[in-house]
Amino acid sequence: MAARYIEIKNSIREDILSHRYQVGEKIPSERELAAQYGVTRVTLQKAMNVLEQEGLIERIHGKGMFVANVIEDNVFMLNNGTGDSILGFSREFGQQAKITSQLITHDLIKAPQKIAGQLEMQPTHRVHFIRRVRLIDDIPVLVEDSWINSDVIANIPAAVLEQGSLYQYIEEVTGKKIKFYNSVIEGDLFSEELAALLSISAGLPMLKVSGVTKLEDGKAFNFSCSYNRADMFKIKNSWVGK
Amino acid sequence: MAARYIEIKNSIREDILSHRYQVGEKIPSERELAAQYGVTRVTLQKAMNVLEQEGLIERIHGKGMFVANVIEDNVFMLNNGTGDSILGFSREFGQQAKITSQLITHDLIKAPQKIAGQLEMQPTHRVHFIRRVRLIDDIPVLVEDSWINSDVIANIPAAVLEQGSLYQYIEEVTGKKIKFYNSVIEGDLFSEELAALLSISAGLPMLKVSGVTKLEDGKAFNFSCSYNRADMFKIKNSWVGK
DNA sequence: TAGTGGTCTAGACCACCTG
DNA sequence: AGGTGGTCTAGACCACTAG
Repeated sequence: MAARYIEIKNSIREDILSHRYQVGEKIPSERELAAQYGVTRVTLQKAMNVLEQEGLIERIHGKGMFVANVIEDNVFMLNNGTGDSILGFSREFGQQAKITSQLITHDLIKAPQKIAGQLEMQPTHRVHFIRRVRLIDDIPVLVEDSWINSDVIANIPAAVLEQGSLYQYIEEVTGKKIKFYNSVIEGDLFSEELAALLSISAGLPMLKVSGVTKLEDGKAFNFSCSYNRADMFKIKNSWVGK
Repeated sequence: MAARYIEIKNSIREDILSHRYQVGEKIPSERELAAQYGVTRVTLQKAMNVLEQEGLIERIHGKGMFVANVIEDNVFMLNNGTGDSILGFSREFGQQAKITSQLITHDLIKAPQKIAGQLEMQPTHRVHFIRRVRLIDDIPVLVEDSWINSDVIANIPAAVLEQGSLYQYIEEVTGKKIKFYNSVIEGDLFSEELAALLSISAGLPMLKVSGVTKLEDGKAFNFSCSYNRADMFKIKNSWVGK
């Protein structure tokens, strides 16, 4: 049972995405919506805070709340900012396109120094090292390397890595939601090695996204680094001043 | 007079940045801090929500709140996520390095179709087109193009573009804070033209950040696009599942 | 002046974690 | 059992915008 304010947020979100409210249109006031949903203003405001952070609405003091210009484009947006938990690649794009994976590498290795630090574990412990090529509608678009603490997940079936969602599998096995994702975005050029995996030329631009993923109990279980074709991906950001 | 929860957020923020709390250390509970600051838990929680979004703390249900691993590095982080309003380049980095600008172009032009759409204005209206090279400690690190609605700011002194902070100037002239910044991050290669402005080679990787800036009354006044040397900048992101 | 979002109080109950 | 964060209520006052 999700929190009431999340339910309300998703309900209004649907109203916006289905164009029940038009872009730029004023949506009902906090007091009206609170009455409609049978909650207090504070609860409704929590819903609207999230919606604002997701970039779907703008709130203007004294005027009201308005449907924001949602950026639409012919490239994919990494982390639409949406969703109630971190989704991962498969679940994020699975709705809008056919997602597949090629498993390139899957080894149990001793954690490299840097990875052990990120995962807050002893370097003597073992981690899964996984390299996958991800395809959208059969076009290879990115290479993703993952290092996963084997204490959290002892075994990862190949089927999950090739067809399923790794994050979904981890949520199922651990019974915990994935909560934190601190990431860093960098620009770089594709090396020969990575370019070959994507059947493109070396020297083309990439967006590199790396970061640690944690469970809701704070346990860091995954460090991942993805190398994305810059001509296929953008990243959206929505900053709101306080 | 800033809101109480912003004051509290900044106070705790200082405690963390000055290492009064160590990384990974548990900070006092919500109830304790609320008592300390003489506010209710709801107010304190608003402060902590912002701090969490800024990536400075992690909150774990049933356990407590902990100082997060703050990424430190030898490159600059675009939008530290911090600050109570959108700062812009000068005010963001002015503290840690010597920031200067070279003014390349400043023209009053008819708004191009695409810009007019972004700024929600008629294409017949005029905009300032400004191209600047930004330098950190005398090293040119990015090119920034700005299109600014001349209805909002009729005149922009050259001194502001060459030495001052454009955003600060706009806040002073309009008497309004800058509130929204919806941006899109892309990867690309430097063209000959842009590379020449930075005295680097064409074909090197860049991080391109573009977006619309708005005043607190919702007025879109600026569309900007910056071309950042990928070897000098990273972008930090902190996503928290709901 | 009336309506709007923004902030804040003083409680309450729940879900989660640890000993 | 006791402490923690997460949610929610039913009010209140303020600051801003508009006609």
